[in-house]
Amino acid sequence: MFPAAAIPELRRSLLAWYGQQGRDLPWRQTRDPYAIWISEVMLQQTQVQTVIPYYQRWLERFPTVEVLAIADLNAVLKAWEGLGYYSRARNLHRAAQQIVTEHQGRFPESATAVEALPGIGRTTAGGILSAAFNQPQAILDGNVKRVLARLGALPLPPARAIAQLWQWSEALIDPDQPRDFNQAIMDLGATICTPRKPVCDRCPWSFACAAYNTQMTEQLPLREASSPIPHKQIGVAVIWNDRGQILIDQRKPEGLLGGLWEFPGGKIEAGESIEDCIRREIQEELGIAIAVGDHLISVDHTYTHFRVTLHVHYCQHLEGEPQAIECAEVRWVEPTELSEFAFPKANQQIITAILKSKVQ
DNA sequence: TAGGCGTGGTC
DNA sequence: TGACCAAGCCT
Repeated sequence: MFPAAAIPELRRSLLAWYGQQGRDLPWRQTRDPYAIWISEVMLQQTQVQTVIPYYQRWLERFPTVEVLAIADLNAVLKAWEGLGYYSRARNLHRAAQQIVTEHQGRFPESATAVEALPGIGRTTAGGILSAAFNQPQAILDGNVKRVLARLGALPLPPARAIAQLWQWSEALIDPDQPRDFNQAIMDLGATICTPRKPVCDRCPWSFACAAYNTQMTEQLPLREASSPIPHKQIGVAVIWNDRGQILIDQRKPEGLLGGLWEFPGGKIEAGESIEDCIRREIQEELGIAIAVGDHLISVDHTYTHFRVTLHVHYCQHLEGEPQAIECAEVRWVEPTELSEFAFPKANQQIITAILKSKVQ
């Protein structure tokens, strides 16, 4: 724990450092709560450098909450394609419609109302309200957790001390400059108090930092024990019809990669060959018979909690009308139309392989 | 309350 | 190179 008497000096030194060393980020050039909201959601579990081009394209494509609210969900997902955690895009779309219908198109200014919007929790609400309206709302993102865990030498992993960390964040926020304070503590975590090799000799808080003063910065924050992740083998079909079209399906709206398009397939069962798996999955999911042909490509992809290898084969449609049995929609498309649909990262390599192959 | 939910960067 | 981590939320 840090001494309460140090709080005024912690605020002063952080804000002085921020004035000199703070980052110049696109969403800091606006007070528009809509634009700031978009940035906050894009930044959830996502690094700044990844977000910047998406943020700029998004505001050109959906400049206001009204434009977003009336947009087609497929266009919203296409704009989000590649950012990951696609429920964020679906929730932005829903929340925009909620703001239009329930708040007359004006972004709400109370924490209760903001947190009632889908996809906005306490940290995102605090980030929006402090940045857009300079309200003294605390935040607790990954940066703040790490900074505070070191400042106070937190004796357990941050996930086990969430209430304590919120108390510290609330105690520290500068009531006179909450906007700058929140931005500053996140910049401190992103550029000085980094996960590995923090640059303590340039840190405005080293004078009060319990980790620094006991040489524990490399050990803190404490980590949870991690468990090994499963590795699944997936059979995938690129199915052609006799008109030179390819069959794609849209995943159901919720869950993993919800609403995105993909090439159909499924998990290879124990003792099953890739070809048998593909035939079985396509019959079960789409109700059609196919002939499994040449291997096209194998794609390894790692998600947060598991890893997959996609074994992709070219296939020929034999008989039956494709039905959306275990997906939201199925569609025959020309190869040149594939770019119009939002696909997950692991499928992008398949598209590239199709467009490069001579078979088309 | 713990697990589901993407992708890219880093070492 | 596998493991960790990043401006978290939802159920």
